[in-house]
Amino acid sequence: MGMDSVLTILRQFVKHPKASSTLEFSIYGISSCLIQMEETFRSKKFHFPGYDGALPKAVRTSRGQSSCYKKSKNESPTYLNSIELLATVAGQFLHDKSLRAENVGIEEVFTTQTMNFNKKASISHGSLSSTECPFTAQKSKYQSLQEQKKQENMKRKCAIEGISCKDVVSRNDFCQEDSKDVQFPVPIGAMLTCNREGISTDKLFFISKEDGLTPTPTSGMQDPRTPLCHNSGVLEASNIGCDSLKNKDMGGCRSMTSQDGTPLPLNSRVSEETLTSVHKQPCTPCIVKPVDRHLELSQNLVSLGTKDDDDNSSDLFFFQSTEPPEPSMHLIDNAHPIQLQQTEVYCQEVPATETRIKRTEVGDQLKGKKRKRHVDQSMPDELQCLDSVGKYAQVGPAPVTSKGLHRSMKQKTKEKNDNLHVKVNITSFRVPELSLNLPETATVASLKKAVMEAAVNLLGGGLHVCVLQHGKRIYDDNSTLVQMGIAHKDRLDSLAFMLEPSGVLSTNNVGDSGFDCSKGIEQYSAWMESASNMTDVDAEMDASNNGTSKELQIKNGDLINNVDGCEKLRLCEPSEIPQAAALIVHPQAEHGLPVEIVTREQHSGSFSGKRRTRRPFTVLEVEALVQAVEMLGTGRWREVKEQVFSHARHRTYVDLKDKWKTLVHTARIAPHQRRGEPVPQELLDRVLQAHTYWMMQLAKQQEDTSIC
DNA sequence: GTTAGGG
DNA sequence: CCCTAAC
Repeated sequence: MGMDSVLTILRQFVKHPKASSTLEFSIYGISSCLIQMEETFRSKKFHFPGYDGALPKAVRTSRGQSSCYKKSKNESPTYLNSIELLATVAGQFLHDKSLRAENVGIEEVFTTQTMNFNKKASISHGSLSSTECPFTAQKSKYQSLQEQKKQENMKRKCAIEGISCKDVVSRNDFCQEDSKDVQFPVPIGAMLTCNREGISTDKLFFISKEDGLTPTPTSGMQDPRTPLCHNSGVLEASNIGCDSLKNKDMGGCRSMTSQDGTPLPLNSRVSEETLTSVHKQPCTPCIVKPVDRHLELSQNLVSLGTKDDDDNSSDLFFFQSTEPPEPSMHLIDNAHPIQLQQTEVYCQEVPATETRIKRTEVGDQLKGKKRKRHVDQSMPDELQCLDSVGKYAQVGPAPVTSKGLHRSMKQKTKEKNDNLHVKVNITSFRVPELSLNLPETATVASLKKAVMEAAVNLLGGGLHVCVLQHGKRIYDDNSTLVQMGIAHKDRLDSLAFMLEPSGVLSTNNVGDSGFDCSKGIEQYSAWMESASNMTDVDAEMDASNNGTSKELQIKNGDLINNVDGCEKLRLCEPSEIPQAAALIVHPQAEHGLPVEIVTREQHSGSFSGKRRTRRPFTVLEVEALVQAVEMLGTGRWREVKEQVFSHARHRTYVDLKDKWKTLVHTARIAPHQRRGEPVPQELLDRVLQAHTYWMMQLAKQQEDTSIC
């Protein structure tokens, strides 16, 4: 029985004191903590059943290039990475669709079918094609007969960040069947409404930018925030065009713009008579700063951070992105296929409650897209940010480096042959939730022992192995790797395995239909939070060691950081399923250490005066920044930081200011001169628009000052 | 502590 | 991203 084999192996792995890998625990004792047990599990002697001595070779491109993690010098390359062995196990399960692998191989190789891949659609410049509309990838499931029910589920899930979301409009309301005009994958706005008494977070809107992509038609300079929606303490969603929304109790929520279309001052008070109803004219997600001065703008925007346990009031409600950029998700529609090699595969989008296979084309190259030079920055687009904080569970031989995009024909030929096999390396896994009770006088050794025992107990309870693609569970065990689009090594970066205790699986399926309106927030929040957590690790470890905490709780909250996996994985959150626990592999840590360790080193490094690790802004972050600046203007970086990036502690307001500077520069130069992660032209247009606007405002202000 | 700007 | 001047 394959599962038994896995269990046996995992138990041995955990029990074995010198397994050469990392068993990582996220400990949220005071808030979060991490125990790294690498040394405990290091050994040459460790063997899995069936291990023949072969070692899956780590990918060069990711080795030793992470500036965050330095491999231990005394770590012999001959050491067996037991996690890779685990990869073998998991791989075997993959190979056996019914999870009935009889044997456990050390280097599982999958024989696949044709391994040609098409060029991946690019989000480089210009308007994104409809193929990249993330909505199209999921809209069908919202067209099901259960849509209403899903909507209800969705609404219930909208208790985000302390928001009581009674009224939610799915993004799919804006994603019509023929919504090929939808161009931009991100610009969904979540609007928080407030009543005149103050903030009233009883409505959460998802605003389509379907029409708002094109620059707002304007003659002359226009307020980038146009149409601004002002009302007394009312946050407004404009550009709705959705009956379901309009039918909702707007609670005094109106879409507003000045009647003559002129920009409205940020805090101008507009009488209701001047307000128009919800309109459909192209506009950016309209967020209104409440006139009530007690209402901070932070209450208007969707927070990009996760609510702190001890702080649930400072989040800025900002646009709501449906998902982190996920190129492959945008490839459902092959209206404009860009093909290098014509091969169609099936890419399964895994909806919450149904299994559908959509025909799509995937590829391994990005048009006009240069990968970053550094490996630690060359993660797949959709995973980059998350990965940077080690929150993604990824499996894959290597991130694509610049080499990967400029392969010679020889290399390509070679890779064609290599593509016959799918190598899965799992280099680390996590025990997300464990609870430990320790006396204050407990030693570190006893702590280790306790953690070990807890882990053993966890593993002893039985495990499920689930395969995640882009963070979504793959339910169809009968799909082939080729069909899933995960056979190619360049696609494996979206693949992840999660080992979870028995019982979780069924729980995960509960009430999980429909679009989770909180998903985007949670995703982004989680990843922001995860980034933030890194700065807490040491302090919390210290706190626990100082005896100030008697209880350490190892949570599995990190699971929600999986891309698109929130719908599923968030259900594993301890608060909801306290008994749930899961092991999740994040083999991106090919160096053998979890990325969290990276953050610790980075953390300490930041205090040693070393240069911080470069952490490129993701498109989602850029969009957040752009929208924040649109609303707040330039020169208010502290506010931007506090309100939008409050939980992204690695983003200082100086960083935000610098990023804006570079964005403006980027927007001004020719596309071919731009480097790094391509920023959608739509965003760059908004950057220039906002920049110009606020510069004019500044000039006006100075002019007025000089006159006076 | 923030902001702006050069590097 | 870093550094620093200016506020």
